[in-house]
Amino acid sequence: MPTRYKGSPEEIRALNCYIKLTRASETLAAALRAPLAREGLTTGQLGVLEALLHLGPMNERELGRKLLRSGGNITVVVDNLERRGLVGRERSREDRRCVTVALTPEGLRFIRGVFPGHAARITAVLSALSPEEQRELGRLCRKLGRGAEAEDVLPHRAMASG
Amino acid sequence: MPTRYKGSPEEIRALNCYIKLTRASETLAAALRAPLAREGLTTGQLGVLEALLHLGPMNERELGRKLLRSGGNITVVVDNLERRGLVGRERSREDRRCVTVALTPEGLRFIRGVFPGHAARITAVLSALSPEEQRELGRLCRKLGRGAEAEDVLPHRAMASG
DNA sequence: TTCGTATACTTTGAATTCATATTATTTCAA
DNA sequence: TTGAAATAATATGAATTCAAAGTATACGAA
Repeated sequence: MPTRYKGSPEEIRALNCYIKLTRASETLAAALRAPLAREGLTTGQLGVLEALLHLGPMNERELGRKLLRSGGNITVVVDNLERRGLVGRERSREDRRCVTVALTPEGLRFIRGVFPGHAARITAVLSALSPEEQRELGRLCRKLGRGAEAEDVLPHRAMASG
Repeated sequence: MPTRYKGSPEEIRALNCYIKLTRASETLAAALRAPLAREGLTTGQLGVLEALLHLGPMNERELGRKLLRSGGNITVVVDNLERRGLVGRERSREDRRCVTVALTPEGLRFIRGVFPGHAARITAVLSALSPEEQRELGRLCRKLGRGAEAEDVLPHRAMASG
């Protein structure tokens, strides 16, 4: 389903690539959402638990940077995980503005039980691509992502040329 | 920032590819969100307006399928666009369950003014990749997306192997 | 014809998400 | 030492998003 926009060949190419990237990412996210919901987890909650499992305790600012989410969002997601007793907050003693978030023993047991299935589902979906294709897809995404980060200024330039 | 999960090489490869895909898509989405917000549009609203512009009037079910969104979500987004006078609803006469959504003259003028800038920003970000790389990225994403769609059943298999 | 099922949309309730404002704390310069 | 600016977290308000339940309409089989 290519774009019907009447633009230059360069624009058509970019729009088609953008659409496919977005749709692949959203389709994959949707396929992972349902099984997680059965465990009572949202995608954002899983992200927080996984970060704490694999990287150790950290404060909300660090969580936001790792997960590409706003600080306000992290506060809410951590609130909901704390309400379930899966994570705990502790005010840092060196810098009393910071709050360290860590898995509780219960949260550790829980995420250890859940993550392998999640990883297996990702692996199963990704197996539609050969190992070589997976590496190439990763390389192109990383290159593209770095470009997009760098171009916070970009809107202005783009508007100027439009 | 590769995953720290201790799994098989196959799992590590899949997880790293998945992370890069997701981050690229989210970084790109974030880069496009801010300029749209300045026009008073959310990403979902732009999606509806663009679909109506390039594909013509259609009902909510069709919009949901094109945009990969739930019916309930389409209802809300169309509500908000209707409140601004950018789209109109009309009950279909052949099948009175359906509601056809169409751009108003005002909505047509508006999206025609906004879309070129949006397309230009996408093109600018995508220019981090060569034309050949863009085509390859598109191919890999389409292949992956098709696989993910097909595997609605997948969670069960993945769980069984976990 | 009529009843059960399927479909299109809407509503509801909960969680996410962001931007912005506020509060508490730290840091740094005068 | 004191006060201004920066930073971390939280609170607030609006929109998105989904799943599930509810309503109206269409369609097909008995």
